[in-house]
Amino acid sequence: MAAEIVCSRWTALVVRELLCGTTRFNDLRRGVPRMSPSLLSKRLKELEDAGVIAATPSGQPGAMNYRLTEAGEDLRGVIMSLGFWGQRWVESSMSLKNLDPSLLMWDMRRGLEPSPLPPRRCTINFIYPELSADRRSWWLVVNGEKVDLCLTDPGYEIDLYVRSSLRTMTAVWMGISQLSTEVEAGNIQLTGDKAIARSIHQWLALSPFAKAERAVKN
DNA sequence: TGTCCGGTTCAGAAACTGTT
DNA sequence: AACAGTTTCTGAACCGGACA
Repeated sequence: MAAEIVCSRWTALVVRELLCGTTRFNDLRRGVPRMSPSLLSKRLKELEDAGVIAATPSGQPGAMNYRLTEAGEDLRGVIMSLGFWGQRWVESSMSLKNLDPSLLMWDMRRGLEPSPLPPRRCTINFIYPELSADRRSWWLVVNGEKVDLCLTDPGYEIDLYVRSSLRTMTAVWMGISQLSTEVEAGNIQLTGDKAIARSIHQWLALSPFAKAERAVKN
């Protein structure tokens, strides 16, 4: 019965998003970009029926807040174990086959640590030169504790440009390669505010599973 | 008036299951 | 293995409300 609830397609990823603090339908969509909205809607209802999540009105008409119940929160160990298992045993070449800049940037936005950055608004422009124009440039705008992700130029002065291939950045995010190694090799180019560039190790969020030791090599 | 958000609906494709 | 029926999933279109 438990497997029926948790093991249907996409469900573990939806629960992971909720465990990471996502509460809104469209934010869940961004976190699981290949899942269709109709199926997400269906899965949320199933999880609600199963007592894993509770949906409450958000205040905005028609919109709901989705939160894990105690039973849902109790799945944290299961979902994290699954993530660490994947990091340890799923071949990285397989993981790096389906690169997705929106998923990568969305996760970086979520995990970004604002405290090492100056206490003013900071704008960091990530550029993946090999991608098509509509997916090439991404902006992270950090203002206090608030972090926004933009796919169109927000118009602010850029504090730091981060230029690399999507593959390199994804490999760093996954913990397959080291940030410092890629920067030293010139595969990740940092231009702009030197202090922000220096502290990138502190504010840039990697995958929660990046530290897991890999059992299979590329 | 146009755009965005938070969904829902629906037709068709793909995958799965059971039968022969 | 082949086929037919069923289930699941996708992607596009759509809706209503909020907001600039």
